[in-house]
Amino acid sequence: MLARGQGSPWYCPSGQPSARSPGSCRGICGTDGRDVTTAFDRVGGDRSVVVARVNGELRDLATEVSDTDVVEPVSVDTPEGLAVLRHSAAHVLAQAVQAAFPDARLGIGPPVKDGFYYDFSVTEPFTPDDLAELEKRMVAILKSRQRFARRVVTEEEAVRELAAEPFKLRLIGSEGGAEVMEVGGSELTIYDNLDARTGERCWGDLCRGPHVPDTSYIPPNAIKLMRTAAAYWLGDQANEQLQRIYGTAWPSKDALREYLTFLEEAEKRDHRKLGAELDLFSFPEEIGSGLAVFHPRGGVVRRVMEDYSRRRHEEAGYQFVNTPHITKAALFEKSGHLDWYAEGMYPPMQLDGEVDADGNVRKQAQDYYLKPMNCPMHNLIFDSRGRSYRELPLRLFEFGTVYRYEKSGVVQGITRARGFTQDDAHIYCTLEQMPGELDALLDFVLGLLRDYGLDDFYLELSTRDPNKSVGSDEVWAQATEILRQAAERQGLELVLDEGGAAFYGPKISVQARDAIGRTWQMSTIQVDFNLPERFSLEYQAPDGSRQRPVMIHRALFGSIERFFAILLEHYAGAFPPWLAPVQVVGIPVTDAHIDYLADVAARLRARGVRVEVDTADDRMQKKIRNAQRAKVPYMLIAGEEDAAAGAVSFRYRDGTQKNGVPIDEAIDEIVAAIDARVQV
RNA sequence: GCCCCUGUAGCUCAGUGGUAGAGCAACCGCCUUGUAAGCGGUAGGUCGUCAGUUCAAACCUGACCGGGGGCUCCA
Repeated sequence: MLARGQGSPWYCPSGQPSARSPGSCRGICGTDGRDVTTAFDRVGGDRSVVVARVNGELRDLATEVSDTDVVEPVSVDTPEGLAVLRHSAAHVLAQAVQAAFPDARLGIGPPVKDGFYYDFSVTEPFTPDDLAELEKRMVAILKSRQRFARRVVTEEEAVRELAAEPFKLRLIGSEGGAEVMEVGGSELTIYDNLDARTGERCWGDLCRGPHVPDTSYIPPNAIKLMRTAAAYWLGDQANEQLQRIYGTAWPSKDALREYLTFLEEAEKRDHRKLGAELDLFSFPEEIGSGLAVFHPRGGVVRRVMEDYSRRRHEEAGYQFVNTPHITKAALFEKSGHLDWYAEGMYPPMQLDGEVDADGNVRKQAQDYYLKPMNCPMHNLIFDSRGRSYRELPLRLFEFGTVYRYEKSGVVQGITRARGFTQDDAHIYCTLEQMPGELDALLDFVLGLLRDYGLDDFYLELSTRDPNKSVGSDEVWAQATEILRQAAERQGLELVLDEGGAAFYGPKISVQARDAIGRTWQMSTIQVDFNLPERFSLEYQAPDGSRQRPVMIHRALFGSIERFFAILLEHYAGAFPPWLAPVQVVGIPVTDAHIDYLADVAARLRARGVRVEVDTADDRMQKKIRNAQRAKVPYMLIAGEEDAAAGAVSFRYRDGTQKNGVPIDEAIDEIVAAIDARVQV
């Protein structure tokens, strides 16, 4: 620590005299002789402390504090501290960009999940080569230990200083600016990057901070520029498109490496890659973007998923319905979809129109639409005859294939497709029945997801977006409250998603964490008072009066295809036996043992097991390799020894083996694992 | 829809102006083998499509189609 007598308005890190002797601060630390205390004096010193919380607010460590201020250290190991590190890294990136491309104008540069980005206005988009170059420049800046120095400026000063930065100017005093990192609070601040030795100003940026004390707090081997992308200024499509650079920054080289390893693992699990490798599905260009075909092996998985779901739904009192894929426009006018969602629908087909020889319309054409949702059709089923209160709750279920015109830029594998199948149900019940129905529904949904192997959940409650919704405030408030209570009764973590609801009602969604910790939105449960109104749905109450039911929309998988993809990635292609397309492969040691294994396979097949015997003209080792790569749960190997003993030898996916298992025992083991739906 | 990147055999990729290559897979042989690739051979591509530049285009230009990364959107 610098001696007080030298009166630093800044601090100098202690314990590193070789890196920065007190003498090196002379000339930049000021010599006004004031005796001040900084947050660093109170809580700094440990290099992992990057900023301080002063009276509850995050501040630079250089912030002057008084004895009465509450000052707490904020470590880079906390989410806030890490965000500061990344925010500072974004500044370093911007400095590097402006050094390499003097014409680049600054957008905004906040920390984000797993890293940071900075937006720039440049004449030429960045290239991958640019990223390598910029990364080198960043490392040089980091090694030069530039100080981040906060400076309060007046609006006039800021405008003068930032005359060359049109986007920063727009932030000053603008309403939108209050929400970004650059400005905030009651004063405008600029962060200057000062040369460690000379104190010379190397760069600066309008920013509310806080920042790490100096660039040496960011390990040069723990940053990486990841990719470039385009982004609209302030996220608005009406604004200029800027060039964004995404980077990542971590407290240590090891943390960066761990993150990169995670990304590699995620890439290995990518369902698009595994789908092709395991021959599960494909997207023939001839069919069109976002429209998948399922191959036999993918078809098996899908059928098993559906069969189990169907059985569970039957047990839970659902009734199965079927509806067409296409309908006249009037239905979606009635439901409100054409008012709120026409953009997401395939354009209409015009049918049944007639024109006479003179070109006059004799018969007006009808618009037909592919259905983006099943609910209007289910409403028609409800309304097909008079309904009694005795029928409620009425639960209609369908594997309903829907088509949505997803914009070309968002289609992604089978997780975001243009045609997909919802495991969609609509429950019609009375208001009184609703809380109980929701409890049962959440239990049902969570239990079923656990059966498929997901068991780490939290719930999200999405509330009304006033600009995109139908119905009265009271109805929304009531529905939201009922959902909230049901969610809370589950005792799971509950997150609020303000304004995230569908246009017709609030929703609870179940978020599941997969094997490598990623979260996926799974089931959604939506309460709807509006569609029953629009469709004038009624049932007859015990007193003979006609009452309006409420409606619960729920999809458990959301989309079968998407759920398929999630399971595929969750299991990295190694499905548990009950879901595996091929559950057992028989591998003969020589061709002489094919018949023996064929008998074993026949017995397995009789027990409902999906089994193949590899009769190809390959050596046994090659067959093992093939089965291993196909991620088949069980390999049954048989040669002379096994055949003589009436046994088979197991090889499991983890490479372990169990030899000389009597056939009956082997069959029982396999069947038991399948029936128990366990992973092996 | 917008920006950038990208498209060569079923798959993974090489080939940057002079009439297309490898490995794996497939097919045909040989080999008869005890826990992740035995050996040899054959076949397979109008280089995404359509225009343009050029004596000559997988390669340069444009449009379109598909894929990827983002933005936006996601009832």
